[in-house]
Amino acid sequence: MAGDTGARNGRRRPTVADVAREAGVSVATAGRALGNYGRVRDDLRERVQEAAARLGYEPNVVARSMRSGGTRSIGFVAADIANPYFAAAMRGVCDVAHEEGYEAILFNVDDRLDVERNAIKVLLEKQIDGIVVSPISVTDMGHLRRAQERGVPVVLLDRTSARMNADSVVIDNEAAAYGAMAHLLELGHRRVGLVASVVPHEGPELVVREDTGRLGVRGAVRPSIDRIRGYLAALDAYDAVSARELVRFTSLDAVRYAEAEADALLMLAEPPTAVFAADNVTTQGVFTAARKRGVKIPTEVSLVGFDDLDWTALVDPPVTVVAQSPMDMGRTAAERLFRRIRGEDRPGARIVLPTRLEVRSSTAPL
Amino acid sequence: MAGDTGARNGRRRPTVADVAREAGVSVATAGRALGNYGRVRDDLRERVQEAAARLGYEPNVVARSMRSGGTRSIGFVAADIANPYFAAAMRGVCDVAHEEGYEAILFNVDDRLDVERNAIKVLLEKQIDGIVVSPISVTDMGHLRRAQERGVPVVLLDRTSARMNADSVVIDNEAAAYGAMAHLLELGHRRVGLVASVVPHEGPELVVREDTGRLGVRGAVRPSIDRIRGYLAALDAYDAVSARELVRFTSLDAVRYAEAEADALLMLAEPPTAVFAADNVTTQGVFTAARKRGVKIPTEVSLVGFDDLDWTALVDPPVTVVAQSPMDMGRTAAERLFRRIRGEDRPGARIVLPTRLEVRSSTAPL
DNA sequence: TTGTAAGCGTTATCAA
DNA sequence: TTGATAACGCTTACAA
Repeated sequence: MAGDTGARNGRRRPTVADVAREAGVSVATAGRALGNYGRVRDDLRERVQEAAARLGYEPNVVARSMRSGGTRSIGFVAADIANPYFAAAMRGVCDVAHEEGYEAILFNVDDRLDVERNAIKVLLEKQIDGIVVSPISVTDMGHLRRAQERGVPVVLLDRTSARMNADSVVIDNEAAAYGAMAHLLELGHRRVGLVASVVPHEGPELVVREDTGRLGVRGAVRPSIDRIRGYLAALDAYDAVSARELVRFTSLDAVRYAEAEADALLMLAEPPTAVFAADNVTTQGVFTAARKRGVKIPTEVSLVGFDDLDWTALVDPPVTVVAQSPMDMGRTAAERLFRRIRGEDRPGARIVLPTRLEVRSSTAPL
Repeated sequence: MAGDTGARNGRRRPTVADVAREAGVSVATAGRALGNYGRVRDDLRERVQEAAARLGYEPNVVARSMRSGGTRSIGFVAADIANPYFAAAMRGVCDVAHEEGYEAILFNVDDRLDVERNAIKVLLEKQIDGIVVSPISVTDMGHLRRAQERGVPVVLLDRTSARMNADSVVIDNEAAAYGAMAHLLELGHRRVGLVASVVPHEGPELVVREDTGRLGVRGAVRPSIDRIRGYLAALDAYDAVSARELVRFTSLDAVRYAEAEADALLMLAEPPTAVFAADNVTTQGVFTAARKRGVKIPTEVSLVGFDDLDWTALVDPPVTVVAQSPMDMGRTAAERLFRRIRGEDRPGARIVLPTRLEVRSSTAPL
């Protein structure tokens, strides 16, 4: 004998018609009184509301959506919400959505483009009112453009794309990386390694510039690539060593790959005196590799990481990092989205949020 | 001159009727062919599908939901998804939902009961098919029971309540705490402090048991209270010091409160030789307080924390912790939910997932 | 201001 | 197997 754990049971939910009958008015009047539209005489409104309370009426939002076209919900699509960056961004998006009386529907796409395409398709079918997405690809965005064409606004988080006329909320990745590098270079380092996570396809392409013999980078406008660009630009500006062996790529999803790359970097015949880790995964990888190898930070190698996660301040030594605020980015993206939902129609803007170099003890003069 | 950034535009989306006309069949047939229900002759089915493709038809899920009553989406309600525990749980819930062809709608309730009530109300209005919730209160659950009465299954995450006939997915908090304490007590510690986060209302009540003079605890069945219970039970079993001054409460939302309590504990005239931090926030608080005060771990004080977050293995010394798997808990909760959604009707069960004591270097013999 | 009736796009019923 | 038609619960012309 099971109790009521939620299996559908008989009692039909009261509808506007039921309330109307109970209050002795027409459905139209009841509807107006309950939905706060049109004009209703005060005493009738009250009678309707009492009847509704008595019956335990609750509006059926689905039916309402069918008429109005809107669902008062937005989608949030990201690589992995268990990642602290996206978790914080999601928090920002949710907060704004709730302030606006909207809900957020969540999609995890695990860096897989086909999953992202499907997520967008499902969101469109669900008649969502707008989408905040941190797209995997910045070149293959047909699915996102289709959403716009259907009248569903899209805001990009942490990525910009020239191929889409949409708002995007980003940080200045190149400048942030340049700033981190400048800090190391000012301290006298001239042999600085880089560890960066890249996605399998659209990975960056390191090139040697013929005229100078120095490194350059080619690739889509993605955070990681812009950070590499900042790294190389700083190297050039300070006339530091620009060598292929000092640049290491890994993938975002596993710290242990990052650790392996970091290890290889630290074990070089002529190892770097400082390392810039271009994201939170590689930061953890470099830190761990150094510890395991007994390479002392900052005496033997200086480290600048990316993202001000809790642990970076807790470890010994506390890590110097480039700090950004994913929660603010999420908030801002959602705010932009709601402007569009309200009908604002102007060219997509690129909104750049500030970063801050949090100097701690993992960096020291050479 | 703005491009198409998502402002609603004219083109009406094709409906089943449009497809039917294009294919030269009735709406009923077109509906059957598109929705995969009823029987349709193969050639007609094909003709309909071609017509649909030609027109770019996509089903209107809202209309479908209105008829069927289901929305193929579930709600996830938690205190704070930016918290790594809930972020991981949410990931588990989302994964299962997507495997089932469902979506997850997210609610942050920030430890506020009124916000939680509203979240449930909104989810019900949205005609959600089920809810996974980590409820703030385990006594005031009328809103959750109402959801069940409406036929919407509810699964509790990380909390159990005797007042509700619902599945719940938890760990054995008392046993986990007891295990952590046993580890310390086996090492010879007899003066062990406790720092635990509690919610303002429904806070635990420490009581002195008249007959033995030792401490007891009264309060709802919540993780924190069960962990306190485990702490006290271990103290009794090993005949260790049971003193009011060694037990510290703080609130979950800020590490700095936890740090202050930990600091007070460490600065006692007769300080504890070991501390058990009953959750991830207090673990961070105790660790930081010890560092700031220059109290050496584990030589001057041993520490066992709760939750195996990344940083606990990264710091020096790595922290011994009780590890649980919030992602598995989220998965399990969602799996249970879908059983209910599919109509399974049996008494609510309490599913207990395992924990593991991860012994690292923050604990040493007295 | 109120009521009647016609949708919204889908699925279910019933006859053919 | 197919087609006409009636729901689902709400909003909104239009008429009273």
